[in-house]
Amino acid sequence: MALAHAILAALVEAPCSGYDLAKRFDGSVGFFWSASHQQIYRELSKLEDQKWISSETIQQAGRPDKKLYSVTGLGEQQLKEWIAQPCEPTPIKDDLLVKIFAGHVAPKETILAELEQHQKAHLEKLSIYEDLEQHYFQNPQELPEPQQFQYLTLLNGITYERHWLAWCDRVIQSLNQTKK
Amino acid sequence: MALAHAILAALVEAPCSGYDLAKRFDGSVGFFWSASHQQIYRELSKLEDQKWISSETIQQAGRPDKKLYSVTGLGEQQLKEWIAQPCEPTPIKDDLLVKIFAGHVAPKETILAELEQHQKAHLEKLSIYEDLEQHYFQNPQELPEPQQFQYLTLLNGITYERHWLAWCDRVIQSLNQTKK
DNA sequence: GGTCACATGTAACATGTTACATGATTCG
DNA sequence: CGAATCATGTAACATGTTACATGTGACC
Repeated sequence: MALAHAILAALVEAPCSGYDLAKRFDGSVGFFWSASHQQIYRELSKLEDQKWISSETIQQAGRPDKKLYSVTGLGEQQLKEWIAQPCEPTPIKDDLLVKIFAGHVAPKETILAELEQHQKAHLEKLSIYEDLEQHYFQNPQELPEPQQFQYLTLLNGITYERHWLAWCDRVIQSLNQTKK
Repeated sequence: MALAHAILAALVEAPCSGYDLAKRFDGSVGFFWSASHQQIYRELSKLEDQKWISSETIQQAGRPDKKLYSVTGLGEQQLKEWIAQPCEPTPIKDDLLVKIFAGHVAPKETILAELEQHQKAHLEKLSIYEDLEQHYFQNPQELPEPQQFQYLTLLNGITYERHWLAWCDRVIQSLNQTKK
């Protein structure tokens, strides 16, 4: 049920269309969830059937119509109840770690190349996150409450990327040592 | 396909039964993957059909028979090829972060209680990981290669848990400030 | 004339979760 | 005598991925 609630959380912050949601899940909402547009459209239909969200068709000049979705009273109630229910930390599932675990069956160069790719990707994410921090969250304590909460999820993204970067460094170092 | 490869990685390290695999996925293999016993049995059948693994039925005194699975030559080949294919960093999907993002719709006490629960859970994991490090990886450089790679996944687990702990601390602090 | 951004969808398949089902032995 | 551990499975359902499908307007 968590995709449903992630969508509710995004729509409570700002009503938007399925297309926009997909972009947000690929951007700032991506700090805590990811989903493809197909998943999003399917879930939006279901949520509308259940009356957790409602839509309004907006006509646009020179562009296809879009459905603007917003959370209903019932939907917000459901979100509140879901938040109050305890949940477990998300279990880890990570391809790169599987590769490292079985690292001895593959050539060292392959592993190193993959690690460097990941390091690069994490570095890029980190710099995007740090830019966001600079631009929008200079004085987080003075922002309205919803933004303060958003900032906390951004902070998680930042320390998450730093954790990966430090680990990649460490592994690359370790592999280069044993190679000699 | 990654569940298949996570199973191969575990079986290459040590052949075992489905039941044992389920326990390992809940323990040390859990540094990088998690799966329920139902998923594991289903995947094992498929892998055996494809001849990536083979099984041998072991009779035991006073206990049900068990099937001991090991990776075939073909299976190891497939694992190698999969490792060589580049992959993307795993996208984040985390219930707790959804809750924080939408934190303003719920009472602060609810959020705080949840954060403290998660902090506790992460602390427990961390201490298990640190114990493992103490017991098995005192001198990682002197261990055989496969164990050195395992140690690197354990290190990831350790920094991952520390990242979460630090973040929980930070969020709790922040919430307590605004409450006053 | 081709590609990109906008905008929404269907269908098939792979993966993951929850509940149900069985049956022996060991420990308290 | 009840619960836990050992051991393997089926079925139904929820979630996520990949491929396919459609159509306009803007930009180069």
